[in-house]
This record gives sequence, structure tokens and C-alpha cells, in this order.
Amino acid sequence: MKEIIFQILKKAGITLKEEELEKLLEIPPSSELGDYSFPCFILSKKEKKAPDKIAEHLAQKIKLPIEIEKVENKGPYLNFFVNKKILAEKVIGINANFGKLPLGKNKKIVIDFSAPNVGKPMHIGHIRSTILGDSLMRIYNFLGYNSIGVNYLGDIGLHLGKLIVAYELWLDKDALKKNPVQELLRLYVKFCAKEKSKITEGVEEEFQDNEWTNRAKEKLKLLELGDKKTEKIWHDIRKSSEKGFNKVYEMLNVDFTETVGQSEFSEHGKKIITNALMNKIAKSEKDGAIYVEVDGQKKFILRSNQTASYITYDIGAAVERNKKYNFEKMIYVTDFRQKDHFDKLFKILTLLGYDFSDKLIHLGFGTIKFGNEIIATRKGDIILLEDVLNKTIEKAEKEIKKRKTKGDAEKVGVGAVKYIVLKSSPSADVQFSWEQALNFEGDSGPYIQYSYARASSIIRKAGKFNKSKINFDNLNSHEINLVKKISSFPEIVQKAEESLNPSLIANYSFELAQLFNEFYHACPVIGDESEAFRLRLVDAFRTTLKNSLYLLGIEVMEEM
RNA sequence: GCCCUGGUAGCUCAGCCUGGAUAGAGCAUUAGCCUUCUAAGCUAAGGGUCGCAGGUUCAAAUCCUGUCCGGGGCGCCA
Repeated sequence: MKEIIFQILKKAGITLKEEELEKLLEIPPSSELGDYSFPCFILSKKEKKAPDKIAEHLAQKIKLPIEIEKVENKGPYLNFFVNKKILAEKVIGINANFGKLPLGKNKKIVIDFSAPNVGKPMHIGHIRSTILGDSLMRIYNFLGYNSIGVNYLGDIGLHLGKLIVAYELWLDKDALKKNPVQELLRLYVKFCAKEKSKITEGVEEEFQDNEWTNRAKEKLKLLELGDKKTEKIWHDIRKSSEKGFNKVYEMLNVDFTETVGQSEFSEHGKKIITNALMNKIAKSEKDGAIYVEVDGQKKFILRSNQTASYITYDIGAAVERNKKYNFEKMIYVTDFRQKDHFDKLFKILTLLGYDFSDKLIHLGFGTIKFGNEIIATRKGDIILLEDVLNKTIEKAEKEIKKRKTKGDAEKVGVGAVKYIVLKSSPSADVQFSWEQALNFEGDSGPYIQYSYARASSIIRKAGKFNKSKINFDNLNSHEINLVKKISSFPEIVQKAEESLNPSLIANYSFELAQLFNEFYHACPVIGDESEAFRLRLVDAFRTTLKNSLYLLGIEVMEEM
């Protein structure tokens, strides 16, 4: 539609380039003023005339194609009114593929997300990477890319040393079987409590020298050395832990292409670093620690005791993934605090001679806050992700019972949580509160799902589409608003992909649902003289909303 | 100290990239609407120095500079 207006303006003798026109063309604050607007200020200098005179002149001069029904000058603005009949006709003709584009044919996008730490439970803070990453995968797939979701488990590190110690001392086997997450958390918290009394304040964990921390370090070393007994415990912890993760992923309906422990990249990472040392790209400190210089600073990539550190694994993993997938892009979805780490990682890869680091992107997201607290596993006073989901599902059950309808409580509850996470843009912090999570009214997941169910109800009751001839004359404002909103869906999806921002789709879904509810309230469908058109409009709305929510990983129901 | 973020209604946020017409939602508050396709809905009202100060511009919530307040990063941790 924009292109059509550009053509009109060009024909009217405006010599601006298309990109400039693209920037200038805007949508008026009120639809009564028009659907698109061209401000004429910019021309007033060139033509040395007042902008409102220019607008007036242009309005008279312009010849309109069929897609535009009228043009008006209003002050300095030239306002275009699109032909609603043609737009409406297009909209009711959409199908389930609406919004899909073959942009990413044969292109692979690797998305590294979720990445929980083995042994620790998933809490409300982990939800963001998981849900964001899942949504990005869906968006890329929708646009024809082949997206590959990688769950990069934190299966190594001091917290595992601590857990192994605790496991040997206090494990309750039955409890582990019954509720692995709860038992592992109990062990971890118990260890931290013991350790805490011995900790020297202000000293970093690495340099703590006390009975408890040292025991954990000892276990970690045994693990690296391949001690059988320690390894067995480690495997057991990982297995139990994954059981817990999988339960959550099942509830969230999140799938990964591969799940892999970061420890698996230790050897490869070290090999790369050894080569770099030989090629003098990396240098060695006297004590054996290896570093490269990045931005004039030493960045260590192997520890003095020759064990791998975080970045060692990441180097190995990145190189291996590039080889395995030959990706177009790889996106790391993590907390924004890791920004520097990833910036350095990308630079180091370039220094090491790899040419794919410009394909790597770090999508950093803000913190989830609960009240004013930031959640820490250490203390154990955390809100488990599972509990959050269970609580919203419970609330949904209650609501469904109250209404005596057939809704699916899990879909409603999970949808509510996903929507809260996705509706704010990734970079922003998210305020999480029970009040908000359990409020299913207004700007919420259930509100949107509800509007879908209402639409479905109409279609169901109508039975068949009314076959009488559709009359596109006399569309009312509710119908037009809905038509316009539906027609803008493809743009929104593309924008969300370009900016890696599913919140655009979340906001769109809400606005779309809102317009539908207004329409629903004002326009009877069944039995009305516009039934033929309205039924199809309702159906187009359903299709669009379903696609839109699909991209957020939120499921719809025919009834709720 | 250096770097990254954020500051818009009582609360939670959108708009900022790409400057344009009276700054938008939701929650909460108040007042209405269920004999009509699901009231998880709709309608209406109140509520704003867009942190502050300069600058650029015909035009600034939006761009630039400075400043104040909050969050974060600057480990051989992950």
C-alpha cells in the first residue's frame, strides 16, 4: 500500500527518493484524518511556499488509482484514504499461511537459549531465556528459516562440586526419586548454609580458603581427572536435574534441536587454544595461564592449572557449531550482564582466525524482579518456575469452573506467564508480581485467548459460511479497524525478526484482540444482513490471532 | 574511574531506532452495560512539568550535549 502512495507522489512531481518518502510517510493520529499522511513541511523550503498551500495544491493535482479512494489536505498534511473495499477483500481471503514469508530459504539460525545450570532448579529468572528463545525459533521458522535450538547446559563449575559434596553427605535417595528438583535444591541450600559460616567476607569464591569450599573444589578436580566415583555422582545429578528441566519444558511446550553439556567442549576448546599458542596468537603467563590481548587488555582463556574456564568452552562450542550447522546467524539469548563476555568471545574468535564471528549475536535481556528482590538460588528463598506455572494453572482452573466452560487450564495458565515475559521488550527489566500473573483481565494472555474463543464460538454457532454475495459497501469503523489491523500482521512479524523482539508481536496480539472485542460488542454477526462478510472477517481474525500467538508459543482454545 | 542500561499517569508498561497533528494502553479508582453470537467482555470519567537543563529544527517524549537518580558490568567465576 505504501508503494502505491510513493508512486502517486512521484507522479505528482515530488522528486524525493523512496527512502526519504518511506521516512516521511506516517499514520495519522486518528483514522478520521486518513490512513496515511504525507507532511509537506520538507517541500516548503524548496518551493518557497507555505506547507499548507503545497498540500492544497497537491491534493487537487493528484490522480488516484483504485486502491486509494480519496486524498485530502488538512493544514500542512496530505492525507490518503485507502480503499477499504479492496483491503477488506484481501483480508477475508487470507489462509493459515498468512504472514509467512520465504525469507530464510536454506538458511540456518542457531539459537542458544534456556541453558539452565545442572543441579539448580529453574526459577522465575530462567524463564526469560527459555521463552524468548523459543519465540525467536518460532519466528524464524515462520519466515522460512531453519532454526536450530540449542540448550547449552551448565554442567560444570563450582556449584557442582558443592552438590557432589552435599550428595555424599546428606542425600535422601527416595526424595531424589520423588522430587529431584526439590531434593537437589535442599542439598545445595544446606551446603551453602554450612559454607556461609566459614566464608571470608569480601573474598571472591575462587580464592575462598575454608573447609567447605575446599571440599567442593576438590570434587571438581576429581571430576576433571576422571575419578569414577565422582563421575557417577555427577551423572546422577545431571540425570535427576534434567528430569526436572524436562518437566518444565513439557509444561511450556518448548523443544530443542539439541541439548548438550558445556563440559563436552572442554577438549576442543583447549585444542584450539593450544594451536593459538603455537601460532603466537595467544600468549602464556609464567604460571601457565593463557591469554589473548583484546582491546589492549589481557583476556584469559585457559586457567593456570590448565583447566577450562567459561570462555574456553564457549570457543570450542562456537567453532563446533559453525562446522556442524554452517549457520547464517547464531544468537545467544542470555542475561544482559554477560554482554561483555560475549563481545570478548566474538573478538577472540576473530583473533583466532575464524571468519564467522560477524554472524554471532548476543541478545541480552533484562532482569526479572520480584518486588525489589533479585532472585538468588543460594538462599533457597526462590520462586520455582514450576510453582509459578502451577499457581497460574490453578487460578485458571478456578475461573473455568466458575464459568462452567471447557477451557484448558494449562494452556491458560502457561499462556498467562508467557505473555507477561514476552510483552516487554527484551532489553527492559520485567517486574513480576503475583497480582499481575494471576490477573487474567486486560492486557494479559488469557484476555487474548478469550477473544479467540469468542470468535470461535461465533463460527461454531454459524455452522456454515453464509453463501450470499458479500457486500463491501458501508463497512463500519469497527470492521475497518479490524481489517486494517489484520492486514498489518506480516509487517509486524518481519519487524520482530529484524529487531529480535517478540514483544512487538505480543503487543500486536493484544491490540488485535482489543479491536475484535470492540467489534464483537458492537456488531452482531449471526442473522445480521452483513453476516456473509462478518463471518469471514471473524474467521480471518481467528487465523491471524492464532498465528500471532503461535509465534509467542501461546496456545489457543476453541472454548474457554 | 571506564563502559552498558533504565527514568513517560498512583502501579506495570508501549511509543524513542526512522522527529510531525490533542503523549497511548492495562491495572487500580469512580459511574454505567448481561431476556441478544461466552461480562476473562464493552462504554465513560478522573489521573501526565515524558527525571532536570541546554542545544539542533518550521516541529523534540523521540536526535545531540551536560546533569541528577536507579540497575548492571569491568575475575584465570559462570
